[in-house]
Amino acid sequence: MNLQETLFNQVKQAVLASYNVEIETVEFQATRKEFAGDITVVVFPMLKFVKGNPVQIGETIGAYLVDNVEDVKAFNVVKGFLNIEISDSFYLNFFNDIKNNTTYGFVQSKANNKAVMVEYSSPNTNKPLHLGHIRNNLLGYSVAEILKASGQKVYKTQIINDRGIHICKSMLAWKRFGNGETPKTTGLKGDKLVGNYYVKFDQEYKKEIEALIANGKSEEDAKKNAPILLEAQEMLRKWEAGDAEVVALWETMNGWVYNGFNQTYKNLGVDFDTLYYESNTYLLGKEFVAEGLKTSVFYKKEDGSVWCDLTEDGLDEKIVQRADGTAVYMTQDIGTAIQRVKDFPDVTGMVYTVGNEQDYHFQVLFLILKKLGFDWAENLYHLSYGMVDLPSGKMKSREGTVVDADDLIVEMASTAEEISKELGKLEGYSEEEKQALYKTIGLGALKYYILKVDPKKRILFDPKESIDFQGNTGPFIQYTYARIQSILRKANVNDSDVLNTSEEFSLHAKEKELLKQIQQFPEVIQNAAEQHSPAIIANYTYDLVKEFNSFYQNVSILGADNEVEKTFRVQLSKTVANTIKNAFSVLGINVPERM
RNA sequence: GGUCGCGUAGCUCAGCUGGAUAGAGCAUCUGCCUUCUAAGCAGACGGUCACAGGUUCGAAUCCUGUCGCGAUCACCA
Repeated sequence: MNLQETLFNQVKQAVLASYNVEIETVEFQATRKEFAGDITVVVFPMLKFVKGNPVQIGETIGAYLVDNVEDVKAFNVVKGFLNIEISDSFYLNFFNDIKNNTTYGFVQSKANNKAVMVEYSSPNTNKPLHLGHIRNNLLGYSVAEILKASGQKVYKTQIINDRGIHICKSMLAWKRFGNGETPKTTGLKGDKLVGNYYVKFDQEYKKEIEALIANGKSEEDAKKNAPILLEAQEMLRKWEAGDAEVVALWETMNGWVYNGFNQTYKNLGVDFDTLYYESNTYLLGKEFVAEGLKTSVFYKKEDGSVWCDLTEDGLDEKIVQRADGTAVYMTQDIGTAIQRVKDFPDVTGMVYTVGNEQDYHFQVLFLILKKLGFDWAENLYHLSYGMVDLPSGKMKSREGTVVDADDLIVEMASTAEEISKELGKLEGYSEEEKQALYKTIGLGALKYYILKVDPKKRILFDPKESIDFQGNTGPFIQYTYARIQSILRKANVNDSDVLNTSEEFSLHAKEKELLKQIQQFPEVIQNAAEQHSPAIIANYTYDLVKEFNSFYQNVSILGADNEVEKTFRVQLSKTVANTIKNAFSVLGINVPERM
């Protein structure tokens, strides 16, 4: 039984004994720094059940706790707040329990447990990944890792939007202007090469529109009938008809893009357990549209298009299949969801990491899946996040106003390199080790910068103002970890060294604060999992690290007064380092031995 | 216009399932490297928690309305 549970029961007892009233809940909070005590009981809510002066009630309960709970050492009452002081031995016992547990804070997932599938990334295959994708990737990856750490079985996946008019645009531009260029002949990353032709298409398209307007066509007409667009549409029709040449080109160019994406994913440190392609799942969606028609979940309009009426649920009518029988976005997503549960029968829920511009889409999708009668439809969650905007507004690939993912990763590493060189603490490191470290720090800065913000808030990214490496940042936390490693290298203390928790041993205030902070970690993981929020982990880690640095700067670790104290402080530092490492691992951030 | 989200220090953000005097970082200013890594520590400055009502012992937090910003309301994805 943990401290809070013990206290809860005892406070209940105290109220029962003193006032003959049974209370259901007790409100606890951490004691504010300016008061003596470790945990605080708020008396006010009890006033509904216990008549009297809150200070007096606090005094009564406090006295009872001191008499009846071994770990309660003292108390004081300020207004209606009963501040309770907990004995050092309680914290030392806790510390001894967890100090050698390298997976502290994580819950082992049970075999045959229910699984959750987390979808993220899900790019179109006509252009490279940009900063918006980075946020998506980092969030999705981290939430997947957090769910794992909280004890759930997780499959990471994405849905690759590998078909459609946008890919045909790149293909057509390449055919016309590419002169047979390949990633090999140009040395370009495949996704970059294909992305260039997407831009090229748009340039040509605009030229043709201008020419048509100059010839007296209306703008609307010109946009619809530009020859290059018509040709792209023709290409899409050929693709859907299985035209060998078009399909071959489609496969080749998508292949280039996948190679490029994989490189970016590797650099970013994200991975997937299984992949889905829209070209494979939209047909299943159509099957279930037919199914839904039979069961009257959907209905057909005169022109043959299929709809779902959601007006009773406060939404609109939604099309699920076009009049010509082709699939729309919704059809595909229905098919993909169903396919996933077919492939992984232990999946009982899914998380979709998709921007908040699609809030409505997912509201509708989840509702439709419920209406189709899937029990897992109850456990679908749209991990909706805010857009990453530039000072100039939205990022637009076609207009070249994007922060390229690969470029940004490289820039972050080179900033880390500059700073590291200035500080010059890496003597003895090989060039290879140094480069790896710069990458770790640069990525740490980038990932932390993005993940520390509440997912649903939008991020304004100013390329001119570089991401910080000081203060509430990834490198600050990595630095603290490296500092601890340095101490551990110097200390002659083994894990097996038993700490003497005799009565004479009394905790320094900073040590106690650290232990309190560490104690919260498992709860923080669970909370972050429930809320699908890496930001909760990031902020927790920052608080822990701040506390440690204060301890580090104010208390000598290796120069402690005696061996017992030194051993304890080294082990405490090690536990802090391990907690940092675990917390950062679910954020997808590595920690360095030196920096 | 309907629906949804956001609005906290000059800037970037915590706090939001109601609790004590609203917290950090950046920036600005002051101290601290002959002692474990100064990417650090200690401190100063900085607030009408968008605004107005309401609920209550108590509201940044919950409810209503107003304003501002964004998204969405496609046989695009």
